[in-house]
Amino acid sequence: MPKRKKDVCEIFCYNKKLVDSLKREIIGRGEIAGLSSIFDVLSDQTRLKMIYLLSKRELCVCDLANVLNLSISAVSHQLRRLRDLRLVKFRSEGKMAFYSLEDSMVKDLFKSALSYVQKK
Amino acid sequence: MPKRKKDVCEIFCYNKKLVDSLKREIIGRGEIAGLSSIFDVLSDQTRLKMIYLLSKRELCVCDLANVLNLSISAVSHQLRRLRDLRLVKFRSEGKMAFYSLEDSMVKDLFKSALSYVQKK
DNA sequence: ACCTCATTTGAATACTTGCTCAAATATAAT
DNA sequence: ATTATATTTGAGCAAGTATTCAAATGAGGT
Repeated sequence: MPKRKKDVCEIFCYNKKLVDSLKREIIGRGEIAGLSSIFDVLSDQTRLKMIYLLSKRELCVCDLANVLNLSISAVSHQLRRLRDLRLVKFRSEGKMAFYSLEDSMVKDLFKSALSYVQKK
Repeated sequence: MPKRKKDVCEIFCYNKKLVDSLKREIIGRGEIAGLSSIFDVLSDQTRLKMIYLLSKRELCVCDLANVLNLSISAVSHQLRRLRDLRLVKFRSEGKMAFYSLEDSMVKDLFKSALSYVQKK
């Protein structure tokens, strides 16, 4: 709970009716948490690159690490985050694990954001 | 620069040809930085709420703070981040500053992500 | 059984970030 | 000018996070 003392303008700009109705509206939007977690997982360059690569072809952990110039461990940690959000799936073949995108929706999000960035 | 010693599987899973071509491909994608910064700014619940609210109506800093139950200062700091990425614009009227969305593309991104979240 | 190798996992560290507090601007009213 | 108010800004703190290191797991090969 943040405390606001005289930090708040209670007389002039505080539009109580509007503020109250907006408060109710915002509280109703439980999706905000879901939204932020999906954007959050996409906010890291390493994970973005992984998603980009995996959207094209299946790759093993080691090759991913080599392409990204990261340690195997770092890649594995990030893959776990992507797995937790069901963005990637994997199949194991012998000792190795091959990862690929779980579904194409992330790819679409990636694409719309890309066109947004390119227009700027 | 990360150092990889024997962490790397150089004999079996390292597919040099593929890795090299993917490396070139990834380096070519300078957009990754832009993508991550747009996703990053959207990865915070406070900023998401602000964007949602501002996409509907123009609001002053103080009312935003009241709706979000945050200090004026916190809101102002976040607004600056949104301004830096040109996601919001503002006009000042007297002592007050009224903010609104700069363009609708973010709104679209917001919407596609929302439908993604809701499908899960 | 043993050894090797690909991957995973937990702990520790260094870096990032959202908020608060205090001070600074800016604009309007007296 | 002085005062009051709406917003901005910079510094500092606390919480979160990406990476590394070391150890654990798991699956084959000998």
